Amino acid sequence: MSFLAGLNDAQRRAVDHHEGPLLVVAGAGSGKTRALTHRIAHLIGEHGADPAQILAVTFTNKAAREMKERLELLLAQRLAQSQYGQPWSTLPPVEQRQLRSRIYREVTKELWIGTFHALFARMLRYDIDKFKDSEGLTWTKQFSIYDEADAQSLVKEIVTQELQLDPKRFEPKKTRWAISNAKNQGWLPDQLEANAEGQRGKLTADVYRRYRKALAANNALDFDDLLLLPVQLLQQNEQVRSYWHRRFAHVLVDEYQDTNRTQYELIKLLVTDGKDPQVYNNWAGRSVFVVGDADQSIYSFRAADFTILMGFQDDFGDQQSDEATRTMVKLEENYRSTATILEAANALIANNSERIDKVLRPTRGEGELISLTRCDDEIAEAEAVVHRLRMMEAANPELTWGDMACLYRTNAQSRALEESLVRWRIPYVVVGGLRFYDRREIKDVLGYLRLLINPADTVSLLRVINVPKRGIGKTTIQRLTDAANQLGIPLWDVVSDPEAVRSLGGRSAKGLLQFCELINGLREQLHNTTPSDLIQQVMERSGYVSELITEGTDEAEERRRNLQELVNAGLQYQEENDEGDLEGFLASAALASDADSKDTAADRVTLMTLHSSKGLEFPVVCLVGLEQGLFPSYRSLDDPASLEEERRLCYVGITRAKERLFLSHASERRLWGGMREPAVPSVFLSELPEALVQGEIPRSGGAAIRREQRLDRLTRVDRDQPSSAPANAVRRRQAGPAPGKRWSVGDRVLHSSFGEGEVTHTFGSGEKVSIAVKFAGMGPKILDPRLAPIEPIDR
DNA sequence: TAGCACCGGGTTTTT
DNA sequence: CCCGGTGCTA
Repeated sequence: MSFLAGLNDAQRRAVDHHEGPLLVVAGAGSGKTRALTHRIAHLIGEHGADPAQILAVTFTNKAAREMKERLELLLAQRLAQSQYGQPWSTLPPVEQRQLRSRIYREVTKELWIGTFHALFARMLRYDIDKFKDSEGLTWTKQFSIYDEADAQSLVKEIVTQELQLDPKRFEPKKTRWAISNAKNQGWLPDQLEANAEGQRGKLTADVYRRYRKALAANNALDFDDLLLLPVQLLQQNEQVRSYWHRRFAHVLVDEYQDTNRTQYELIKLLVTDGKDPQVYNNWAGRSVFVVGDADQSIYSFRAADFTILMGFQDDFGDQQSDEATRTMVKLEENYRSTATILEAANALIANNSERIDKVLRPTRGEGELISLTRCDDEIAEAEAVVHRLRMMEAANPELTWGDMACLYRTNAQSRALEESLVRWRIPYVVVGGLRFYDRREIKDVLGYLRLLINPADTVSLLRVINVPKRGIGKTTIQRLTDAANQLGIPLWDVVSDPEAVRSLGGRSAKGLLQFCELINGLREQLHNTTPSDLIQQVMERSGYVSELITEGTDEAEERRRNLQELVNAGLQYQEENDEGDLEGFLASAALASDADSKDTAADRVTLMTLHSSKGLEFPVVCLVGLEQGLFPSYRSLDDPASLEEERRLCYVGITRAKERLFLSHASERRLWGGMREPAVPSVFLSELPEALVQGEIPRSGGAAIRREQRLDRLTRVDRDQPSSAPANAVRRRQAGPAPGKRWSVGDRVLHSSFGEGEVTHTFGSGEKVSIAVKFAGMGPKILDPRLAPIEPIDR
């Protein structure tokens, strides 16, 4: 059995690629996950690659888990063939299990598969003590990972306590965001200060400096640090870098369009050992393999930058034309959706100027028309959607609730849908919103665990010191904190000193001593028991569970169930990770998303945001709330670049659907509780070809004109009578430069809506050249010079 | 120190 | 509407 069997040409080229760099441009539903898993199997099975030398980056933990599972099955199937000479499916379950566990021990356990954050958190647990900070800050292997809420409370404390600023004027949330942005650019406080404007910018840099110090004092890292520290470490320490470079001979990155600069730096450092990719040539037994689709880049708010994907050929490529290149493969055949759905998606995305031409070619039949419904308000919309789902479920015996999904722009939109689903007793699951690990009781127990491992973690200490109640109040805590600050030691060192407690604790001394005893007692267990057992012990010995039992309310009961679920999560972690320790469990908890913990196999309708739907597919998809200001979001309406991102998001939503797609919008929407707001239909609706849609497409003036201009770019496929194909379509005006114009970096252009800009990159060659242009006040734009309304400016 | 009542503000999207 | 934060009282 070959891992190349059953693949199309392009997929085979991708999977078979052995050494050197390869960019796989993979449209939605083109089998990229398949290409990735088969490639890993092929590397191990055919090229004899050592599993421990493979690093595979996925976008979610769930994707990582699924990839491991698929890989395990793939390799076990092959082993079945070579060991027993018979197909997998004919083996008795006992032997199937044996083979799988052997594959686990020898292969999947050794692989490093996960998100950037999870993988590099893991790397830091090996090497963080070798990190030399420019400001002398230090961390140890026992570091805590702070989530957004922890990070924000730290910032808030700095703003209000240390700097005594008014949190209304100097919002912690915005400040935290600014710091995160700086980190994602790879900036330290000095660089932020240098780039800052005005008093406010200087102050932000000051908060950033103090925030880093506070993190180090807590021996904690935030999400951004999990990427930034490894970059700095690999840059500064040749030995460490060379170790990881040799270790990971094969690097694979999925969803490459959503990597940011820091992540890109990491990839480069690992792959080329810090050398310039353009001159690096030591590819014997090594490869870098990235997969992505610029049209599905939807995380720029998190500093993702799809020009990185577009620049891959420049950095790593062989500098050949698209036709001749051996460092790029395009997967354009779509195996997921009906031709109708794909055509709609192609038509929509053609309205973006920032892209490189790529078409999804259907392999399936035409399918049903897309349905479009206008409703009075969000309640009527929910009812209409649920009605549709019920009709479909009743009429199609092969269709189950689990085949259906409702996608929306914002989490808040789930409520109306949930109410309707409850009314009709339809099982559903909401993905996103409040994470399991963000629940209060879960964070409390995890707080204990973090404190056990990392005594310097004052944020966690403060979280649990009086939970459940031990009579340790605000004044006591303030006194202890002051003492710790004066001595420059962690709060725990004060709390755990009986002398200090007796002199400072006052009436709380008893509670404090009790608390210390509890923590010290638990800490003794730390190294001779499992994570799940420790969770159980914390729950019981802290009195947390008994307090919940005493409370006796429904809510307390719910919390107790959640805690039981946490024990199960611990058990599951131990099962999946042979040598899994508490540090590893806490890291996985900190980095888990809600989607990771949701069981999608159950027969329930799935409700989630468009962002969470990336990478998934459903036979039936309902896309709701297609209204100006909601989708596209109001923050994108006056910014062309963000509007294009919203359009990509819509493209992602549409391409999730395999068979049927329902679109809806409401003419009125209630914001929160109170007043109704009239709503205008989304511009995206007017960009869909009429012939594909059942129901009236609302046309707004400007958008309709743009659509006319774009129609000639649509590729129509497999349709006998493309009624909307414009025989007399307006040809694009020849505003562009002469077709033969050769662009080079530094050229200046005038764009009809973005104004004047400068060419910063060129991509591709020959006829298929694209350029990146930096316009004032926005990120770089990728333009097709043959199509974009630009003119060269002579200098 | 803890519990309760009241107020005000917030909606993109997430590792 | 729902959360968290604040301030008052026992």
